[in-house]
Amino acid sequence: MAKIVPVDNGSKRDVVIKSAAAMFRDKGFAATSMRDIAEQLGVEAPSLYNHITSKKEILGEICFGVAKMFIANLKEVESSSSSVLNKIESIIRFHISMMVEEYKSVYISDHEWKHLPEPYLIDFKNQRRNYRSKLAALLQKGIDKGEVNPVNPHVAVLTILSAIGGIDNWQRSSKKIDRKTLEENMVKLLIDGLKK
Amino acid sequence: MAKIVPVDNGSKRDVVIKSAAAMFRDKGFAATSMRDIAEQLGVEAPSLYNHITSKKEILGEICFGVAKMFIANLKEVESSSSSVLNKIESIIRFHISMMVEEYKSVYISDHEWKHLPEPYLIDFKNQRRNYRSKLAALLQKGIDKGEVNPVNPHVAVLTILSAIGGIDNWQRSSKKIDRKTLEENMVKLLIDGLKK
DNA sequence: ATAAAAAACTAATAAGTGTTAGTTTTGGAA
DNA sequence: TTCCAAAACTAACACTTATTAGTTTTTTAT
Repeated sequence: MAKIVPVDNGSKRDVVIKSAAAMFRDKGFAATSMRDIAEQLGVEAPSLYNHITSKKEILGEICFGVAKMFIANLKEVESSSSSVLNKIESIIRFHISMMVEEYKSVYISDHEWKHLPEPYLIDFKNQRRNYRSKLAALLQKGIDKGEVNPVNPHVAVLTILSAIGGIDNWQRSSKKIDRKTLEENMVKLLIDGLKK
Repeated sequence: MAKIVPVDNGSKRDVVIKSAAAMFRDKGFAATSMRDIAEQLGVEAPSLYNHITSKKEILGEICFGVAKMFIANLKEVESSSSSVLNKIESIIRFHISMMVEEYKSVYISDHEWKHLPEPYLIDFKNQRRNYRSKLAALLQKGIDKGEVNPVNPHVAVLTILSAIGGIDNWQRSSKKIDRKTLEENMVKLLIDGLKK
């Protein structure tokens, strides 16, 4: 009888979710079975239900956890007193960090949210739309102030966020590019299109 | 007894694949059943097997079909006599067009390829790597010639392709931005980071 | 009209799904 | 040591899955 071992004073629940996240990102939510997750933990599938209440709950935990972090960061950056361009750069760097350090969860939040059951699905989509709207509004403010090159802010947000999401691809590769090179080059490419 | 109706002198097989593509992009490959596809066509699931040999074959058809188009375009652009920057822009515009007009197939090729069975999976990944390498080499040539801003070409390719892939997100939205605005703004954003 | 081929059908299979019920084992507190 | 809760187990359920076999219907060509 194997058992789930918690790591650094986290809960066993967290271990299950982390393990599930790894598989959801590799094989996709729908193609990952509870038995797959259990096997990776050296346990039988029904044992998982001592820690979580359903497969979809795990997905919700991951998606909303990620959303929360991005929203919190945005709030913090918004309340700072930098220039708009610096705020944008700060947000871009945060997204890149997340994609480098928490790419599994972020990937799931980016690509597997569609399997969320209602009413969580609609909630998630609203949060997502809201977040992007705020980014676009920030960009618009920069344009109005003359700090940022005039460009359609919604297209810019789409471009920036999608580009960063692509770092998942780098994670899957043999990574001949180090993290710093990745970050600095990507920031430059994305910011240069906004600079006057 | 309903039947599959071919459109503009295509085969019934093509109808099945197109229909499957629509569902694969909406619900994902693994979450789409043969019964789902059949129902959408007003037919019973086993009838599909008169036109295709397996669910995975459909996925292969879609993924390799898309890959083929991008590779063909690259070949054509490479053999032209424009500047490197113009070649890059041309490729970017082709990717955007594909994402606007054939987004279902392109989305699948971008995100559902992982469900390809071997040996197709390894083949697909190789084609993908190869394509990106060629783009990076093209960029490097531009840098060497002094036409393009010095930047890590692999990061640039990753950034550009991922950004364009995000147009899928625009397709899912209520589309308050028209296609031209989308294309011109995105091209500008992506190219400006490369211009000196 | 007839024969052949294409494409639909029904029925069934074996395997896999998330999850529940009920039971046994484990580990820590008294 | 005894007791209790946490967490593991086995067995099972009710469905769904892709796919095959065998049959009937529909379409096409002669």
